[in-house]
Amino acid sequence: MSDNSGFFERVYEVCRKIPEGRVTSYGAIAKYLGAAKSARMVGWAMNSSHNLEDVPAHRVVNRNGVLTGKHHFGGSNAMQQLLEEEGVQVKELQVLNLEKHFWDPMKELSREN
DNA sequence: ACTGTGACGAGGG
DNA sequence: GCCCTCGCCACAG
Repeated sequence: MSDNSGFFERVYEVCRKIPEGRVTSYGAIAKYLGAAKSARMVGWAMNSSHNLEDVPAHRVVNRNGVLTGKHHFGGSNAMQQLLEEEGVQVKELQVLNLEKHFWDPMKELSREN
C-alpha cells in the first residue's frame, strides 16, 4: 500500500477513494495525479488493477460518462450492474445524471475531508 | 535500448 | 453538431 513508486499505484489509491454511487473520469484522476495528459495511462492502470478487488474500476468512466471499460469486466454487463446496484442510473453503458454522480478527486480530496 | 500500446481527451473539419 | 485525427505519456515486450 502507499507504494507510490509507480503511477499505477497512485491511480489505485484514488479509485479506492471513490465513494459508492459516485463515478469519475480517467482525466479527472489523471489531473489529480498531475498528469492530465496521461488520462489514457489511468485507464491502462486500471487494467493492471483489474486483479485488485480493492479497486472499484467500475466506478470509473470516461469523460463522456460511458462505461468504456465494461468490456474488460468479463465481457458481461457486470459493470453497469454494479453501478446500478450502487444507485447510479446507467442507460446503454452511459451514466445518467453524470454531473450528479460525478466525483472529482481533486475537488473532494482537496478539501479537508 | 527501442517500439508499441492503450478502459482518454481535446481540437479541428 | 457530429465525425475524425492527433497528441500524450507511463509501462510491457
